[in-house]
Amino acid sequence: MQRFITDLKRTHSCGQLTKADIGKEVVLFGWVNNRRDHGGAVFIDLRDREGVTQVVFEEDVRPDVHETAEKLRLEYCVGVRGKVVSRGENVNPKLKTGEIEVHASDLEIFNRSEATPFPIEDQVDTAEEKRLQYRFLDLRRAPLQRTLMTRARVNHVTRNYFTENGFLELETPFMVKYTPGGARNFLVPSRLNPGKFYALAESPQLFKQLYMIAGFDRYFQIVRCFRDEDLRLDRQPEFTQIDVEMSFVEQNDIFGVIEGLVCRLWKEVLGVELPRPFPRMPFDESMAKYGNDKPDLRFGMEHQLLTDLVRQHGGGGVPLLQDAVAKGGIVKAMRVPASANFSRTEIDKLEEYVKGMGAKGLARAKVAENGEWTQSPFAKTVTPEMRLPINQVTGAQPGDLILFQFGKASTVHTVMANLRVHLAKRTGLIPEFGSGGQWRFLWVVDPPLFEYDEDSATWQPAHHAFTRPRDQDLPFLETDPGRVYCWRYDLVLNGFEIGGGSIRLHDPEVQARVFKAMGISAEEARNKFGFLLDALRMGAPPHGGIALGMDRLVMLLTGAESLRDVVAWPKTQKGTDLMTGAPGDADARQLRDLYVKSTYEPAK
RNA sequence: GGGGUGUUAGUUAAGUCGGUUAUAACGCCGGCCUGUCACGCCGGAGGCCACGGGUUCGAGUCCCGUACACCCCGCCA
Repeated sequence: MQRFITDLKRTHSCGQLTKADIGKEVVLFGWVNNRRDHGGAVFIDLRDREGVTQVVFEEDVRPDVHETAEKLRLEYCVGVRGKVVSRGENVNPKLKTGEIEVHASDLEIFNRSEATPFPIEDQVDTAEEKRLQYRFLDLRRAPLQRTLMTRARVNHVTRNYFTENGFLELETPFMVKYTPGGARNFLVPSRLNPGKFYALAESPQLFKQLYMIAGFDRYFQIVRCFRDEDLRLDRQPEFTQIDVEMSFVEQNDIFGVIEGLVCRLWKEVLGVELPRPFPRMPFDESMAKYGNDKPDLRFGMEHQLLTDLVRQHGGGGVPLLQDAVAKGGIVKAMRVPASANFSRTEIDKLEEYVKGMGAKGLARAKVAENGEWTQSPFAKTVTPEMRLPINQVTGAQPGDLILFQFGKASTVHTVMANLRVHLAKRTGLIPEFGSGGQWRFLWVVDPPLFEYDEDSATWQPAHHAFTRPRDQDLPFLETDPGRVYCWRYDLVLNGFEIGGGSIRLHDPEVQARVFKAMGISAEEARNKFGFLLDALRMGAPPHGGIALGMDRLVMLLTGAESLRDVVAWPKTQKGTDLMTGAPGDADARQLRDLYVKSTYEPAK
């Protein structure tokens, strides 16, 4: 007797057979996706990663096989041999294989299955907590199978693309020396070096620059990075980056290479031709219009900066605005068209929403037929001289609503940025995944090298110390740091930052000035980055690079709503793995070997 | 660290003003059925209402706390 796997090898996948295969003897392996037992005949939907094929077991043809088939239950893992037969009148148009079925002559149950904790179906509304606990079952579902196959495709295309373009795939260490600043690191105690710790690399940044200095010219890596920061919908503590560095390049060269990759990915994964080049927008413009550096350009609802206008009118009769401007804050407004038709209750809800982000409130004004403001805390006192220009710059028409934020710049920007997206979702301005015109790529360029920290009233580096300032801004490095812009760039898609990079500082002289401006002493610089500073003094080529967030790319390519849906084994918001229980306890012996002592005391 | 939402059979949900034995669908178990594909029909099992306090004659329901999950702010050069 012939046995499955040893003698009977798989001939086809469950998504493969068509009417061209009618008459063939086939062997399929897979899982019981569904069963319909009609007594004399049992119908099974057999599933593997490629699809589903209907298998029929008939009592009067093979009573012994039929008897086994009666025992089949959902998610049993089986092998089937049989003949491909036309379904005749009974075609199932919903199935790729719906024109045929397999009439089984042999069946082996490799493994039975207990009742699964949730159904293995395409559309499942099981709590995510449960899905993550049984992730191996969640991953059996077709949508996640498709997503991970897309992810594999992205890996494959990326490797081909860079290899074809003269890039070398080179590795970098995960266990590195901790350098302060930037993201919080995960620490790994060193058993061989008591009291010392490795850090898990938050990015290969310094090593890829050293590859350039070593003369490797063009580097790429699809690499895991680790950051011990709080999680979000689009942030996991370990994530994958498409990391790139190139020698003898300027910003445009990097953009060309990356646009080439992105276009290839969209073409090969979605069959979409993206227009090139991608548009660019200065950082300052993005902050003014959208309140952040990752604007979603699929809809308008831009912000208007009213700070200067308010200042010109001495507050325009509104003490709150005057006060905000006088204290160095900013004033922003946004028009909500009358068609949004918000009720008083809904606007109150919006106010609660923005208060959750640190806003003091949500000042608003409804524009009347004559341009006057109603339903507004400003209505009584605002001067027409200021009101009219505000109506004009916001484009507010009678019936429209103007929403205001004022005060500390960072809060105003954050609140208005989130409000803009929130309102767009509420009013249906964001197109469904799969409809046309939804790929709005953008390069955000020319950010300042320093950002003003209102709390400490000092200029703080906005980026790492190896970003190259604009040559024409160098004179201001010591005198007016806020005027120094740099060769840094972010690639943005539909409101997500999917990549960021910079042209690096390769000139040791300028490097020294930047360190000084950043308040990093020569000793400190030597301590932290001595090896890189040495390297820069020994014939470092001009170079620059970028890193793309691979998980976010896949998330956007597949229309997934969360990064957790494109990561096979994701962590929860508290950084735990609900399936394995990580992170777990260490026993006393392990800790002693590592010279580590926990000070943690569980709450009573 | 802060704000918000949620937690009821295996799963997804309902549960009114605080009041008798907590419902339904799917799944599961048993039986019947040869053209189903969300198969159908008959029968059955299945509950610490997340956990801990409190209010009350009486709590799934009201209050407080805790845990967990999710969303956001801070954080993420």
